[in-house]
Formats: sequence, structure tokens, C-alpha cells
Amino acid sequence: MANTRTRFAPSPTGFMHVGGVRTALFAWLIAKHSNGQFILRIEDTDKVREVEGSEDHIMKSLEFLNLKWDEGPDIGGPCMLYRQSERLDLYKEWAEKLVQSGRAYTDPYKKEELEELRELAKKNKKPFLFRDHRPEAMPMWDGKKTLRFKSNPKSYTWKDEVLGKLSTGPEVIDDFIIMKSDGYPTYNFAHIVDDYLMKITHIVRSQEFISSTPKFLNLYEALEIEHPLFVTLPPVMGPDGKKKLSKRDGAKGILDYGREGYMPEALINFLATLGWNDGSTKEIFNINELIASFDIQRINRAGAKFDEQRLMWLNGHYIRELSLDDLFEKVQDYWPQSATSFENDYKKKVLGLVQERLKYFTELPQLTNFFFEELPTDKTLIENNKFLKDYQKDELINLLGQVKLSLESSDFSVEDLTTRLNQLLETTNKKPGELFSLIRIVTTWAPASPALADSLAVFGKDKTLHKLSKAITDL
RNA sequence: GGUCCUGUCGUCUAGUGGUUUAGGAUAUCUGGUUCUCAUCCAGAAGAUCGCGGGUUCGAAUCCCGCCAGGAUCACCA
Repeated sequence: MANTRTRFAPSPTGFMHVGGVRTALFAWLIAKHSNGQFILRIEDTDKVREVEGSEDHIMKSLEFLNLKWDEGPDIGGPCMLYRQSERLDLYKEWAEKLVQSGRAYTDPYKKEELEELRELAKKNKKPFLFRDHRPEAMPMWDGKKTLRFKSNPKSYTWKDEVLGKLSTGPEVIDDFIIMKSDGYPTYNFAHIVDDYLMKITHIVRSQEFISSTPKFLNLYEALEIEHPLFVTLPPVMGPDGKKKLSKRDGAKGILDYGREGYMPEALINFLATLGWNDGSTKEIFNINELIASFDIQRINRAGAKFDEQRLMWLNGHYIRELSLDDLFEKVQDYWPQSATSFENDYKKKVLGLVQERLKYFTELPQLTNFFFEELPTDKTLIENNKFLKDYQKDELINLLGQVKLSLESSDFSVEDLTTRLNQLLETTNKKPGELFSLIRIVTTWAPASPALADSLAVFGKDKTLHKLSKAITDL
């Protein structure tokens, strides 16, 4: 087998959502698994739909996941140019070949004429085929008019590396446009020429291209070139699990997930197992394990839903595996506003307490804000607490008074706080559910917080005592 | 409508004729970890393997039919 070369060939027509990135990842993994090359090619042949900044977004998305391309428009490579708009001469040259061999002809129809023919076919409930209307006289192609491929309709059976044997009849093959009137090639033509010239061995793309594969096969034949292996990926489904994920249903870009605090490692792990598995019960794969075990034969056929729940679990897993210092580095832009004036040491202690409950970084403020600011007194937290709801105000104040008295002589180490809290259980004759709940609530005024002694130790003596005093007055 | 693809717990999936009373993960629920949330541990519930025929001693696995969902039929990729 030749040196494996795969490509990711997006068109710069807007921001790329996670489904596109999944295609890129699979192509990248196939290349890297065989020690081959991964090529980035920009298919910018549609000047009308082109959106400024798309190419940048595509590159940033891949870079975020650390999917490096070996050849591409920014770094070049043996094929020189990796933007289709820069390769127009090549397409013209190849189109000329087809014209000369009688396999391409100038399309004489006006847009309205075609519309009419289509309408007519629809009226007669017959499928429209352009080849039924091939012009008698074929005008010379001057490189500026629309050029159509003269197809040779026939049945095809071909092999897809994922889907296996696929076949269709001649009715799906028609004369299609290969060069547009603006001088640009269509995707249908350009990608075939480029894949050949760039020595691509595997075409990795998703299922929407299955139905056009027969006409590609027809074109490969006319061009007298061999086609690469077809690797058809199952679709990525949206939240309803039925339709393909799309921007309209709120599909996000990979950089959006990055901004929300999802780690590249988690996203890669998630995307890789969306339509692929290694056959074992292994769920967690780092990038090297993926490269080593990725196998085209184990790509699934059925569509897989993009399930954010699962992504969240994976991200939480990767966050927990991080060292505190590494995590601290990564979350530095995600602290609540109120944390700005605090020392790094203090923030690090807080982070240590919430690391195991963090699922993604933008959750950080709601998990930690009470360590940096005083949340408003919320008596419903006490009224709705199953242990505290029947207590009289006086009792609560009395308990807090005892707590304050004991903690005044604590050194606020976790050990000493734990000892004193346990002693208080005995002296007050209360259950942990009652006493600890009360202290936790009045020192944080948050619905949830880390373990009590740990939290108080981070607060420190002054703040804790202040909070207790304030609670005694406020209640 | 034509053509093609797909169909196993809610979700991601294992399974390619017989250690399958269909396994794992996630999500959900319960219990434990001196309070909450989370982690971790233990456990529960959850799939008549899309449906109906057939082949076979035996089928999620092979064959046929049907159904459902999806993709595609552009001077878009």
C-alpha cells in the first residue's frame, strides 16, 4: 500500500461546526495511524457563498485540537498550492483534456431554459436528466462558458471502506457541470483532480456524498485515473437524534466549546468515539492511544447523536486528572469578577476544593463565587432544609454563638477545625445534618459548597468569624 | 417521487449462527463515604435486538418482504 495521505477539504463558507471537525479528526487519525500525511485543502470555488474569515476559523479550530496538517495553504508543500482558487489553471488544463477526448461540452442553455425543462419533467412526474437534452451542435469551449461532463451512464458497484459494497443503476448518472461560467470549477470536478494530483489515498467524508459517488466514478474513468479509497463517515446527529447536526439546530463550533472550558483532550476523545470504537470496553483514549488503535474497519455505519451529556462527563474526567497547577493555568480566564483582587495562592486553594465537581470552566464562578464575595442572606436555604426547617430563630442563634466561641480559639487548620466541629456535635448534642448544615449555609449562603472544614480553612479565621457574627445579627 | 444509506437499553456502543438469562459506558434512581453539591464505591431500573415471515437443532447475527428515520437529486460543497 502506498504512503497514506488523507485530506480535510472544507469550503470557507461560514463557521465550521463540530461535525466538520469530526471528519477532520478521522482523516487525521487515519493518516497518523499509518504514519502518513494529513493535508489541508481549502475548497474556495464558490465565490458567492464565501464568508470572510472562514479559512481562519477552520485553521484555528484544527489548531485548537492540535490536529496539525503536514501540507496546507499556509505552510505549502510539494503540491505548491492548497487553495483551489489558486489552482484554476490546473482545472482548466484537465477540463481541456476532457473536451479534447469528447467527454465534455459547452452548455448552451440559459438558466431559464433549464428551469423550464426541469418544470416540465416534474409535471410529467419523470426525473430530470440533462443528458436527455444534450445539444446537437456543441459549441467550442472558450474557458469561460459553462462546461458539462458528458457522462457514460452505467451501473456501478464499488467498495466503501466503511459501508462495504455499494451499488447503483445508470439512472443516477447525468451530465453535470464541471466548470462554471465564472471560470471556477465545481466541487465535483476540482476535488477529483486535486485528490489525484495530491496523491490522496483515502477520501474521508460524510454520508451526504454517497449519492454522488457514481458520477464521480464515471468521471474518474473519463479522466483515466484511479480513484482513492472511499471512507464514508456516519452522520453526526443533532439533539433530537434524527436529523444531521446542523448550524440551524444550534450546532456549535469547536472553538465555542473551547471557550466554554472544554479541553481539547476531552473533545478529541468524544469526537473520536462518535462513530468509532476499538471493540473493547475502553472509553477513555488519549491521543496516542487513538493514533495507535484507530482502525477504519471499526468505523460505524449508523449515525451518532452529539450528546453533550457525555461530552460533559468526559471533560469532567479530564479535569480531575489534571494537576492543580495545570488546571489553575487553564482556568485563569474563568474566575468570577469578584476574584480579581485575590492572591493566586488563595485561588489555588479554592480551585483545589472544586476540581472534582467542575465539568467545564465556565462553571467556575457559580461554584466558587462565595469564596470571593458575600452572597446575600437567603433564609429560604434554612427554611427549606430538612434538618433546620423546624428550628426557632433563637435556637439557631444560640447554636451559632457556641460555634463562634469555639472557633475563636482555632488555628483554622483543617485538622483543628475538624476536631472542633466534632466536639461541637457533642457539646450541642446535635447531628451533623443539623449543625453542619447550619454552619455551611450561613458561611456561604450557597445551595452547595465543598466540605465544611475545608471551606472554613480556606475562608480563614477573620472571614469565618465575621460571617458567623453577621449571620447572628441577620437571623 | 426516484436512488441510496441506516435501524441493539434515553444516549454512545459491544456483539459477524451456539459459554447471551444480550455485555460495557453515560444519563436516571437507591444506599454508603459524619451536612449540601461533587468525586469514589456498591446496587437498581432500563433493549420483546424496527416489524413480519423464512433457513437452521439453534438467529441480534443468514435470506426475503415490510415499516420507520435519514441523505441526495444545484453554475453548493
